[in-house]
Amino acid sequence: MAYRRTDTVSARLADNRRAILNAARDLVAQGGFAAAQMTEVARKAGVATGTLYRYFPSKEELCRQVFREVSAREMNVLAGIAAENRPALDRLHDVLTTFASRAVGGRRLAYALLAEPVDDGLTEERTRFRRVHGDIFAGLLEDAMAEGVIAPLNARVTAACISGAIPTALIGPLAPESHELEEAGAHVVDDIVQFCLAAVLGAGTKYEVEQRISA
Amino acid sequence: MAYRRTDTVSARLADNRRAILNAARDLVAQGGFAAAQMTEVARKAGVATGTLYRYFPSKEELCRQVFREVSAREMNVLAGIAAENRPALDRLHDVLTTFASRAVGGRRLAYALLAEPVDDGLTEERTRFRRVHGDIFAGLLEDAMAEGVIAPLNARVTAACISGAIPTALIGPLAPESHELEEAGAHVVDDIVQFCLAAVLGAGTKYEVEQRISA
DNA sequence: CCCTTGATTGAACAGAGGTTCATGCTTTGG
DNA sequence: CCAAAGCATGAACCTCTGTTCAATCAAGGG
Repeated sequence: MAYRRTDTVSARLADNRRAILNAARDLVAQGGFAAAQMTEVARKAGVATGTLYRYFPSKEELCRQVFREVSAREMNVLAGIAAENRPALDRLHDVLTTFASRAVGGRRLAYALLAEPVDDGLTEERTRFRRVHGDIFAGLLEDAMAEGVIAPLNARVTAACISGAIPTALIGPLAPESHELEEAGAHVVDDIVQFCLAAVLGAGTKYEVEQRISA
Repeated sequence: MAYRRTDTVSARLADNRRAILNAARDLVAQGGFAAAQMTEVARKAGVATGTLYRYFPSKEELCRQVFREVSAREMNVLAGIAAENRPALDRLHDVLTTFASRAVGGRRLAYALLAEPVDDGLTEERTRFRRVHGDIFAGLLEDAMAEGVIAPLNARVTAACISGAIPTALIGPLAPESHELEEAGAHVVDDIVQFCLAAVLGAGTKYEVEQRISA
């Protein structure tokens, strides 16, 4: 035998892997996945482009890994709150507030995770991410119904509405300007959360149209 | 002089232009803007690829034109309802129902207009499109406040929430399966609209958390 | 100190898709 | 029917990025 992977080497390999992932993550946090080009990642990580392929089989896999790491953190935060031992509506309130606040705080990253145009592989990861959100919201709605504090409603549809309302109101063309969020972000977050909670609390009171088309 | 553009020719040119736009539109309606490749558009329109560039300076412009034509129809429908002479909440109800119903009916097209990853030029058009939605919703909310039928609220934020809730609940990973929408689409639409109206009607009643973190 | 094996490098390669342009065909006016 | 100008054609071209790989370097064992 003539070679054995020593701890020194293993450590260096692990370091490289982390350096690559961190470089990619930083680029994504700044300019979205569009900015995470292999050449750039390599440069920022301080390795050659070819080296990237000794750690990840493809750009897609590298990006997926970055997506998973970043999104896992977010999901854990929300799941943690959702699992607390408190009234369902309190947990729902806090989950929504946390979700929205964190999106405001890390707007660029939130954009990358939730809204940026990405290719198929990442779309798949994003689907998982969003489904988890949906599941968390739906679960809390079920809990609230079980507690009898809200009228019966379609938890899945309602959860989807909430999942759409929050990012749309904070990211993208319908969101307030960045500097407005800087100043009054907390207010906006509160408005959005109250919107969602009002919708949930108001369930069961069907609105009926009074006047049909007259003009 | 030796040449003049006759009516016959003008008509043929116009026909070609329409054929190209229609071909592109059909491709988009089927497979989104990703399916609108120049080669495909040309083939479907029955012209050579080079010919496309005699009618449109670039793919981007062609796609923008398609986007404008398709989205204009949608915006006009909603604007028409919003402008009727009826109570604001009735108009809001009908605008939301129409928006959601049309999205369900033309899911693929709605996906292309609202959610599909597209490049910068189209993102710009989409921004316009979504802003119009926001403006319509916000206008109706203002009207409702003026009528005194809803409590004061932030119209822009609320409109953004609505703009996000509806597509998210109907298109994408959190939407019901396509066959479910086929069967129970009207129900889902109704659930979504009631969610939005409940949120609007419930404005002003602030939800307060009872129990802070205890675990 | 040398041989072997693994790791690194970065320039060359490859695929995809939009765009161009030399060529040939049509139409127009005389 | 001919010359001039437009128009259509589609294969070649360009660009942009992800990916590869022959050459080089570093590390381990005897």
